[in-house]
Amino acid sequence: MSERIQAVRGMNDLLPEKMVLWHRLESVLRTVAWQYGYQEIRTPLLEKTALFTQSIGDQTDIVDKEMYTFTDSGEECLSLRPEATASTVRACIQHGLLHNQQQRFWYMGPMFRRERPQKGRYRQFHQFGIEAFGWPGPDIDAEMIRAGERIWKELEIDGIQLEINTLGSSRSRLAYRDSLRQFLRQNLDQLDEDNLRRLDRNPLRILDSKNPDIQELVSNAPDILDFIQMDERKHFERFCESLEQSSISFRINTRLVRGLDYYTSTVFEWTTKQLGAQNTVCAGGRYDSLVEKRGGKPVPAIGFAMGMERLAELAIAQGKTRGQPNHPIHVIDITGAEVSSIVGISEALRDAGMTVVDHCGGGKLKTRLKRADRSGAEICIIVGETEREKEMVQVKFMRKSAGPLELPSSDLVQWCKTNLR
RNA sequence: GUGAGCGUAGCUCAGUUGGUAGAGCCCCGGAUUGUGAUUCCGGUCGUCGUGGGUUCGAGUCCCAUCGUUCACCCCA
Repeated sequence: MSERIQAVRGMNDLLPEKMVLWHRLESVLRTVAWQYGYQEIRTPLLEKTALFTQSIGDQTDIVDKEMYTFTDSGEECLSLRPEATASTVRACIQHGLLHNQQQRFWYMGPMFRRERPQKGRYRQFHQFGIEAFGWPGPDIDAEMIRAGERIWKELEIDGIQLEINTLGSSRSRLAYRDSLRQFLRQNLDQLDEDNLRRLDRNPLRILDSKNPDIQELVSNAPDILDFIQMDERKHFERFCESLEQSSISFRINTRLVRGLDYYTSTVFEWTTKQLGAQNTVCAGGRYDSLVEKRGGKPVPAIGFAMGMERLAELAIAQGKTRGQPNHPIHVIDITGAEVSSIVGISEALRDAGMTVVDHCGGGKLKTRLKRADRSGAEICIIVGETEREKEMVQVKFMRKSAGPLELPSSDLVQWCKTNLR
């Protein structure tokens, strides 16, 4: 036997059983986005590599080590998108969508990062995200949070904690970074290998290290709030007030940072204790200078992204997996004809909006009823020789104890319309 | 990239100090010629991940390799 080809490591098949839950997730996300007036945007999965190196930061692991990058036959360096904000910004600038106007967008789709797979982390994964362009004030920041909270509520998922912080403008963040780096250099001997590497690449990341010794060290580090301008501080305070007005509970965590370079000012993160090490369900923040950096006019912006696999796992962990129940009608022809003469009935039922499963291929009645039962059928329409001669059909109830019903074929559609939900 | 755990039927898993490869679910047939969730009887399904080694003999012990899971790291 030849070698079987398996799926690429970290890239999962979503089988029908799971799709029930996924459709519900997608439907809730779409609806909430729509309720807040966000419009869908779909960008290509493939972009020029430079878009990501320049937006996300070429010193981040995502860009440096985890991107699927290749040169196509036209000698162009391309990458599968590791996230969608860079693409969204690119599309906005390319199509002039931000010219003198404010925009709200949402997206949903697959992203790619070549990491070692583990719980809640896959090489192809899916994100839903929203992005708002052109609003400088804290009100849109709070809107993001309320949209997130609404999503948890609609999905009936609980146990999610919200943490917020502010990084200030890119200028004050840089000043803070230098100060933090200086502090850490004075304590070089206390840094482990991982954090020595971060010291050069992304020192802010050391703040949320999991290593308890580092946490201890970092508790004496300079505080980011001391480096933040008065107006930025006010922005953050207004943001907090708005959350309080909406009775949203949150925790200010001055150690909360982001892994991507473009974040500024307000940042936030929803986490859970139910997902193992990958505990972030949704995270985001402001990226007020990204649009300008990408060649557009300066436009303030904010967004978040949530990991849909993580959402799905959370829903499963909390037993919230129900989807739309589907009780199809099964049509069973036992006349022995190779091509059933009653497919017209099936089509007429579908015209009336019903789900109808034709039992192709024949087989024993017993087996076919069993199959219908397993698939959740509400009724079976059975036609054999006796029924066909009388132009009748038999309606057999699969979900209640009532005996079978004989109906003229011509009355069936009307009967189904009035008797089936 | 680093570390640890696990790979036995389509699925979930047993398999004792090394001695003939097992169960449940699923599927198929029958009890019941055309009536399904329960019964009862019978049946199919395996290069024990792969390749070496030790041994009279390996699912079991050793080595390598691949896959997978979790954690580090990274991050949604």
